[in-house]
Order: sequence, then C-alpha cells, then structure tokens
Amino acid sequence: MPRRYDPERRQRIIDAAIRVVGEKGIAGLSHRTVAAEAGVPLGSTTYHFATLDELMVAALRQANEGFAKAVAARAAFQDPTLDLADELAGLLGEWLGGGRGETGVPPAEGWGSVGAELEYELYLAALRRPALRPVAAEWCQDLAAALAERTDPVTARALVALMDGICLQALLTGGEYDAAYAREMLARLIP
Amino acid sequence: MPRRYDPERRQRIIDAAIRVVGEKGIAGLSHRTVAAEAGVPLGSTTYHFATLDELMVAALRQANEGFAKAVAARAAFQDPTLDLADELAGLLGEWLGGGRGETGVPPAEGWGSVGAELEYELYLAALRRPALRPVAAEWCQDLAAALAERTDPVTARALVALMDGICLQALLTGGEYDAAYAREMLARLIP
Amino acid sequence: MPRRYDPERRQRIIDAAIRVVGEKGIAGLSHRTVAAEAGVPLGSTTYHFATLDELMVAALRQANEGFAKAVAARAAFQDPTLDLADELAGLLGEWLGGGRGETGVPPAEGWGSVGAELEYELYLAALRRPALRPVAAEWCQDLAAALAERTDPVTARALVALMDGICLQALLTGGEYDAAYAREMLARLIP
Amino acid sequence: MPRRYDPERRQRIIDAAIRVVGEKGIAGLSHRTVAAEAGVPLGSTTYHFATLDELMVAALRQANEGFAKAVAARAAFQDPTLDLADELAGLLGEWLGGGRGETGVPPAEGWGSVGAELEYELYLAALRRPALRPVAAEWCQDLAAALAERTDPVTARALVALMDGICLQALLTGGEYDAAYAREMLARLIP
DNA sequence: AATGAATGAGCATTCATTCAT
DNA sequence: TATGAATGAATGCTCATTCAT
Repeated sequence: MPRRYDPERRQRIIDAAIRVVGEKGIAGLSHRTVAAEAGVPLGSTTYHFATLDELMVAALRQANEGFAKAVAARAAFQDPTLDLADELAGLLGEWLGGGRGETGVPPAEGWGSVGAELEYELYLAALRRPALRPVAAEWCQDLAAALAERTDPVTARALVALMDGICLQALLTGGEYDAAYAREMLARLIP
Repeated sequence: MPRRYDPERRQRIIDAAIRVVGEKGIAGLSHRTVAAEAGVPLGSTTYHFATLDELMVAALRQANEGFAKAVAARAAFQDPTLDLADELAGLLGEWLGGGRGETGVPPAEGWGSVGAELEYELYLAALRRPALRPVAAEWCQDLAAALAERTDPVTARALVALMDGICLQALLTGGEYDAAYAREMLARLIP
Repeated sequence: MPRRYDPERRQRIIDAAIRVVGEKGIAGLSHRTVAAEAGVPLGSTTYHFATLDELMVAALRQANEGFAKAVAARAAFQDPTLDLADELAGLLGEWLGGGRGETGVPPAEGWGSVGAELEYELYLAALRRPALRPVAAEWCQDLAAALAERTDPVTARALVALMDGICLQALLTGGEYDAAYAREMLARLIP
Repeated sequence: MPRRYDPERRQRIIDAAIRVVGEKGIAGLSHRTVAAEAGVPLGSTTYHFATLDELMVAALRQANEGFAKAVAARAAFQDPTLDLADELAGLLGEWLGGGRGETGVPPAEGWGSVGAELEYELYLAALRRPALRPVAAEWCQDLAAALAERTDPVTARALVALMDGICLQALLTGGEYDAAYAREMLARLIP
C-alpha cells in the first residue's frame, strides 16, 4: 500500500471520531473503530493522537464549537421581542429531535448530526475522565454565555441546568418531549 | 476447597458491584473486578448474574432503593411548615457532599456510601444501555412522587429536572455547590 | 475448536517459556511467543499467568531448580578428596558448553538445555525488574550453599562471584574458555 | 521552524541515550524516548543513527570512555606503594554508590553520572546483541590493561572477572556492598 | 541535510462468555 | 449447585523503519 501524503488526515480522524461517538457512544470509541470509520490505518490514529483522551478532547471540543455556533446563530438571542422561554423550549425540541436514531427524524439542520445524546456522552465521560472536564465545562459555559445576553448570568446558568435536566429525563424515559411543559418551567425561572 | 452453601453470596456480589462502580465507574465494572472485590470466584459472578447487564441492573436498583428510603425519610416531605426549596437545596448539598471523595468529608449517613456520582453514572449509562432505562426512570419517578406530596406533579417533575441539572453541572465543572443559588432557583419553580 | 480440558497446560506453558528464553532471550519472551511455542491459545497464557512477570518468575525459578539439582548432584561436593578448584573449572566448561547455540556442541546432560546464557538473561532482567530479583538471588545463594559444603560461606560467595565473572567474559569475548586459567584463579581464592 | 545547522545534535542525542538507558534500561531505549529526552525531532534520531544498534553502540562506547578515563586517573595505578586490592575495593564502592539511586548519595565525580547499572546493562545486553560485543569486550580489556600495570596480565584479567562478579551480585541481590569482603578476596587473587 | 508523516507489526492486558467437571 | 479453566476478540499503546517533502 502506498504511503500517501494526506495533510487532511488529522481532521478526517476527528470527524470520524465524532461520527463514531454519535453512533456508538463514547464507549464505542477506540483507535480501531475510528481508524475503520476514517479509512486510515490504525497507526495513523495513534500517530496523530497519542492517547484516546487526546482524540476525545479534540473531537468533543470540535463538536462543542459546532453546537455553540448553531445556538448563537438563533435569532432569539438577538431579538429581544421573542419570548425566551418559548425559544428555548423550541431549541430543546430541535435538539432532541436530532437525537436517538430510532426516531427516523433526520437531524435538524446545523447540528452537524450532533444531538443531545452527544452532550450526555460527554457528561458521562467527563464524570470519570478529568481530561474531559474542561470540555464539559465549556459546553455549559458557552450556552450560558449565549443565554446571558437575554437575562442575567445566574438565571442563565439555571436555565442551562433545567434544560439539561429536562433533556436527560426525556432521553431516559423514551423521548416524549413535552414542549409546553418545558416552556412553562423555563418561564418560571426567568425573573 | 469446600463448596459452602452461601446464601449471602448473591447479595455480597451486588454490594461489591456498587463499590466497584463507585470507585472506578461503570467502565470499571466487570465480572472480574466484582469477583475480586467480593472475594468470590469469577465463576460465581457469572453464575448468579449471567450477563453484566443483569448485574448492573441489580446493583443499581439496590442503590436506588437506598436513596429513595433516605429521601423519603426526610422530614420536609411530611412537614408542610418547612420551606421546600430550602430542604431540596440542603438535600443536594448532602448528596454532593458524599460524592467525589476528595473533600475528605465522609458521606452522609443513610446514603449507603453511594454518592451523586454513582447515580449519574446510572443515568448517563442508561442513554446507551436499554436495560438500564427502566431503573433510571424509576429513579426520577420515585423522587418526583415524593416531591408531589408537597406540590403538584408537574412542578415536582421540573424540580427533579432542575436538581438533576444543578447536580450534573456541579459534578462536571468541579465547581463548588452553591446552596443559595440552588435554593433561589428551586423556589422560582414552585408556583 | 474444542475447548480441551488440559490439566498439564500450565506446566507446558512454563516449559515453553524456558525454551523461548533459551532461544531468543528474555527480550523475546512475550505472551505471544510463548503461546506459539506451547501450542496453546494466547488467552491461555494470560489466564495462567496474569502478567509476564509472573510467567518469567515461574519459568526462571524452575530453571533454577533444575540447575541447582544438577550442580548438587556432582560428586565433587560430596567427595572431599577431589580438588574443588578443578571441579569448579570443569563445571564452568560444561556450563559454557551448553551455551550459545553456534558452537554445535550439544548441551551437557542434566542441564535441561539451560546453559550459562540463561543465567545471564536472568541477571539482566533482574537488573530492572524487581520481581525477578529474588529469583536471581536464589540462583546465587543456591550455588553458594552447595559450595559452602567444601569451604567456608564467605569464600563460597567469592567463588560464585569469580565464576560469574569468568563466565561473563567468556560469553562476551566469544567463548574461548580457558579452563586452566579458571582453575588457577579459583584455587587462589580458596584459603 | 528554522532548520538550524546544529553540529552538536549528534552529541546531544548520544547524551540523551545514555540518560535514557540509565533511567529506564536498555529496554526503554527507543528512537522516540531518545528524541524526547534530547528535545529533537524523531526524524533527527533516525537520521543520525539509522538503527537503534548504531545508537546503542555510540552511546555505550562513550560511556566506556568516560569510565576508562576516570579509572586510569586513579593514583593507585601509578603508585606502587598503595595496596592494589584496597584501591580496587574502593573503586567498586564508588562505582556502586553511583548506582541504583535509592541511596540518595550523588554519583561520584567523574563518572559522568553513569553508574554500575548502566555498564551491566551493556555487558548483559551484549549476550544477545552481537553489535555490542566489541564494545563490551573493550570494556574488559581496557580495565584489565590498566590493572596490568600493577600485576601480571592474567591476574589482571581475573581481578576484572571477580570485580564483575561482586558487582553483579551486589546489584542483583540488593545487598549492601561489603568493601572488606571485596578487599580480602581481591587480595587473595594477587600472587 | 533534515524531518513530519506514515504504517504494519507487535506488545501486555482485560474481557464476556462458555463449558467440563 | 457451583466453579476453574478456557478462549477469541478486543483494547490502548509503542515501535523501528520508511519516505515524501
């Protein structure tokens, strides 16, 4: 096999890692699965990312950035005439819609096929892997910072927490997301 | 070596599994680690729990029960003169205090040395392991049911969601738990 | 492939490990090479010896025992009329004769195809692997104890040291062992 | 990054290799570990030393030279009024003192921070690596030549052998170095 | 002259699970 | 009923070496 010069390879490995996490979860992420998904030799993944932690951080940080951009681009965060709770409830719906593959619903545009599950994979992994904690923290903070443009920072933090909790329960109980309920409770938090 | 009849063995295996998850996370749970922790032969763990999923469900259901009992026993849920938000914020503090261990503070009595991290491992692992979903769902429902004695069921559900979100963020960002903030936001949810 | 019940397997793995060390040195000892040599699956070697250190200790200790028996059986150690230095010089010759394969000389009877090189492999490995130190120490002590039946313990120790040094130099400089030189120098040590 | 002309680089790589062997043993010597220790790119090590054997030979020959110089500089080898056995026993003590490191005693001046362990790694590795044999042989011969200035060549060779054996046993058994014992036995060898 | 990238082979180890006893 | 033995697959990771630039 020819030794190809492939300057994009590092990026392709990251992209493959994101797809693998999306499909099989972080538990399914291994040098081998990523190499197969990216179509590169095994050694290539360990060359570019000496440890799995490194690869996970790179992949999840990139996913974070895509997510943050998509969120920030939503009109609601610029337009004060829109109802914030309403917008957030809608955001959650979109987010959850992009989630578990078995819904048959294609992921919403702009999420880069990254739904709510990826976030929770990140949370789960960060619980035991200190290397991922900063990435998890960024995830929260980026979203809170975006929300803080429409409310105070402390409330923004709580909104993120409630959104997290609602999401988690929706994912765990099978996905029946109740937008009206979410809207109502988010609204209560906003002073 | 005599093969003793050991009716406690099944229980000892479950207890060992809880300790293992608490110390090393779900990723560290294997027939081998549990057998070593319980001091029983490897074959014994596969005999009593044919698959790891079975063992995880048993272990985590038991952890749930211990938690539920401890929660239900709190006076606040029977005594309407106590401030609910205050009590819940206190509950979170206790729970998180039993957590990551580096605080040096021994876990609160009654948690069965099971802290918040263990429960979130459960929650989050359930995302990818259907076998755990019902156990995770029970967790939410039991707590919500307890809270519903002091408020309406829908609010109770949201309180659980917010508590989940606050907990998760505290665990992941390594930040201090801010009881006053939790109290304030929980109070906003209560109509 | 049928799962055979093979109660001798552990021993066969040890024997294979000794052959591997003899042929390729300790650097060539791996779970894989041993499994191939023993004709057992890879997993079998790790089942019986969880770590390579364990396997190395078992293999080298067994080699030690074979060596010690062979040495102790030599008449010289019981018969005070024989010249000790002479006997030891002869022992070294035999020992070195069993050594490096390229001599074409078949290993002396009784060494179990274990020559001087194996001893030095052991020394080399023990230098960096604490787990092997006790085995290396036993090697020295067993020989010294045998010699101590014909002289005092301190002299015995020095005889072993000189034998070691002579051996080492013979192996390193290509094997021209000079028995007369060895005899003379060993004799000088005996008071 | 500018590609500086760096005439010292080859030397820096050799120095790094010596440090690596000293710290992790020959088994820990790889192009990668050396590159990291020397602070040079991986490709640089393979450029200057096409194979690991080349690097090992260069590194260990340099270690030899440092040792030989230090030994030759000792007064004892020129001053016939000093007791040779006594001096050699002292030399061994110094050498071993620079060794395993857990003594807390800093290596004696003049050894180039190369202790006895490094040299024995060389000796013993040469058993299986023909490329190292000449270097190991030089070691013996240089020391024997220095000793031959105070005694006959054959005795000198035996003194080196005994010193080797004593050293080896001290390193392997972890026992204390007994200078009086060494002195006595070395003295017995001197006619 | 110098080096970052690449890669296939190999490593020790862990594992869930099966099965003979 | 229990369990020690067995095993194939997989894991993260290191490596010497080659090669295009």
